[in-house]
Amino acid sequence: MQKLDSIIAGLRKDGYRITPQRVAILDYILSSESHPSAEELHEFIKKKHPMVSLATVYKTLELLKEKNLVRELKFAGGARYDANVARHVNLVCVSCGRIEDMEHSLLEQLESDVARKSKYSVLGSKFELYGYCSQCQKEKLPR
Amino acid sequence: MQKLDSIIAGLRKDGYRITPQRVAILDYILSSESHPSAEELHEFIKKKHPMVSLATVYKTLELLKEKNLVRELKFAGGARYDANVARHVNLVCVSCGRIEDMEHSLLEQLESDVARKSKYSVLGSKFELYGYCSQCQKEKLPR
DNA sequence: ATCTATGCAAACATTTTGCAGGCTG
DNA sequence: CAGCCTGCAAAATGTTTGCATAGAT
Repeated sequence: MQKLDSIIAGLRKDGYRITPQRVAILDYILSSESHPSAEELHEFIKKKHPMVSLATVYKTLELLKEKNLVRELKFAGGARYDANVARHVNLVCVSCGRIEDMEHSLLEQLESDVARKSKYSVLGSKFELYGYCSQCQKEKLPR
Repeated sequence: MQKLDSIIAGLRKDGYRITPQRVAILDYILSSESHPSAEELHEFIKKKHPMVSLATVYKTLELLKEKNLVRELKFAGGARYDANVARHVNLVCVSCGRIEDMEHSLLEQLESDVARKSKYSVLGSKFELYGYCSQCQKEKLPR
């Protein structure tokens, strides 16, 4: 995967060491659509790399956050990680827990307009929408 | 304060008991602009009501969340509570930590448009914008 | 008088940290 | 082969829970 390769090249150029653990974590989070938690990441990665510790997962995620390669989303029950760092809406299903991404042109407009009015120098933004996904709506009454 | 009174009346009507602890917590959070954490709430309330425990603060906040009287915002370092449950932008200063509210008409438009496109049945949304507030920008280079 | 809400302390879940040794560059 | 990175275990943090009792209705 080329995105993985270019990220690895970038980290190496910055002097970071490329360990199998880091590659495995990066590989999984980049290919995942599911916004995994640290625990889920760890469980999945252990299948192929049994020696990866949860502490290393956290340390790697910390690095990736700093490098702006992943974004941390805080929820009840812990953080989830999103490798999509472009501006987008997070659609959170409160029934099944899935999180979908969606792009929307109004987002940029809203962000720049709020930045101008508030006089904030803006680093980033987050828009989350909570509700029932179409599938959970069908599967009888959500609760 | 009339808002406090009407909330208290509502809780009483629902069969909840109106204790001094609950009144103190409600009173503070309603009048606060600062989106306090549970710990900050507790510290402040102890000044006038030394016998209020942190556990009660949490239990009361839980009740108020369920009743949709406050909104919980998850951040690094813990949750913060916002008594403004109307649709608004949260402006988060990453330097001084303050959180300001701002209304914006695009927010409703964006929410309904995303709801339509995604086929989610929407319960609510959250828009947070991170950056340096105008004051922190002035106080020399932010870091 | 009833039964909910409180305070305390212990339990819990998640994330962070310190350190000795291993592996990358 | 120098020093960053890892795994382990312990610690730290933030939040929740169980229980006996105080207190609201």
